[in-house]
Amino acid sequence: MTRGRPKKVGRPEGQTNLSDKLLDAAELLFAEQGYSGTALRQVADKLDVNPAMTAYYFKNKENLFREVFLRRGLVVARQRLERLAALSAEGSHTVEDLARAFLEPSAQLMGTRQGRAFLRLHARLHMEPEAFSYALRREVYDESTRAYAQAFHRLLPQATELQIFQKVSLMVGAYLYAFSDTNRLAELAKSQNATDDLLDTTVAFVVGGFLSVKG
Amino acid sequence: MTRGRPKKVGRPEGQTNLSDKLLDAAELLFAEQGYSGTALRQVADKLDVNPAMTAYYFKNKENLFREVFLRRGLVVARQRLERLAALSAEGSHTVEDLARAFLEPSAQLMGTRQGRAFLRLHARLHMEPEAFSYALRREVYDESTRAYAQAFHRLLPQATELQIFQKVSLMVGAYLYAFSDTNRLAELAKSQNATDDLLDTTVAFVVGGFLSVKG
DNA sequence: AAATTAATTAATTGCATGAATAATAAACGG
DNA sequence: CCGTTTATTATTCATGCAATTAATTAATTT
Repeated sequence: MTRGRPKKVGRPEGQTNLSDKLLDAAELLFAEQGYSGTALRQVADKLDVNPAMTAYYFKNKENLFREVFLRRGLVVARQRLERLAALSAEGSHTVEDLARAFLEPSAQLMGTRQGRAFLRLHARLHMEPEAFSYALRREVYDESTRAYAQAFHRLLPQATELQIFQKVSLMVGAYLYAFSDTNRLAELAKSQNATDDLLDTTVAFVVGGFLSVKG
Repeated sequence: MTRGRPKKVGRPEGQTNLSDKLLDAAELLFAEQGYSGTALRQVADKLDVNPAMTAYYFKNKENLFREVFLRRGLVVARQRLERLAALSAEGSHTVEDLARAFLEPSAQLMGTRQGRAFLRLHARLHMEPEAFSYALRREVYDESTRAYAQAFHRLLPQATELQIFQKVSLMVGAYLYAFSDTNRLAELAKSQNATDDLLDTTVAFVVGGFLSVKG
């Protein structure tokens, strides 16, 4: 099974960019199998590299996960804040503008294999109350999510703060599940077209959700 | 640490109902730590019982998980189908009726600790593409979810089948995430009041989502 | 070109885990 | 009351895993 010649020991010639490759491999495996379900050995095997390399670049398993998550999570969080700032600068905006600004940075990730892996990873992380994953989510997303909650509340002043938070939760759950949906739809139809379509449907769903009133 | 007298070997006097207790303990641990993150030893330790008891009652880890999931999952699926049948029998119904019929059986689970654990378990399962969890979800929920998709489509004939499936996905993601939300809101406000309130908000959100149109 | 640093493999350590088996004791059936 | 079944603990075993250290070789610095 993929038995290559015995690897030469010592530093190889040229450069390998192994650090990035390890992040990619770990991203795929964590997304598919979860944190506990993934062995560092599997990550190394995927690149036909010695398991000790994970420790060399990332110290330990927890830190590897952390860096995988931060790599894309910080980008999404920053893009969200930038788009919100842009809307605020423009003057007036709608609930749909807000929803789209929040969702598009994530929706873009559906376009690539690694991006889809990150979406699954993120969706999975949201379900894990383990100490460090909690802290990680908060570190990356808390600021931008709070900013959007405030922005939604400004457009919907009749709602209570609790309701706004509930609706933001519903929005997050909806998009995470739909975007990271590994099954059915997304698997066969992962063209850019299908991505756009799902984004549009999700924006429409979320806008309807925010505008609807109870009772 | 909780060091009791050395346990007596052999069958204990009276009956212990250990099988059910193991399901409860496993439900809590699987919900908190996931499948791979939970050791059978932890389950046994929680009841101060020998680890071999898990094998005695449930053969192996996979089967234990399966039985944990089936125990409540089948109840929810059956309740959904019954409520859908009741609506159909009554004659006409609204999108809100459908949403409520779909969501209430799950919302009830928010009222108890074990129920909340199951909701987390379920949310987590939805993210796991591992072979057996896939099959399990399908086995339990496929029939009822398809029935609701058809029912929604009958009320919204202008939508495509793909859009209906996308919206059902969004609904499922939204409620799973919001109901199993271990953080913030739900933790402090888990009174029956808060449960009803979240259910109402969720129904309203979902109704708005289904009725809204793109573009 | 010598010394130092960087990047890799090899080998080992210690611990946790799932599973299996044997031993023991109560309950149950005739 | 005697044999069988049921429910439990004790013990063991092989595996897998994360982490550490030593050895090795290329690259970089001086």
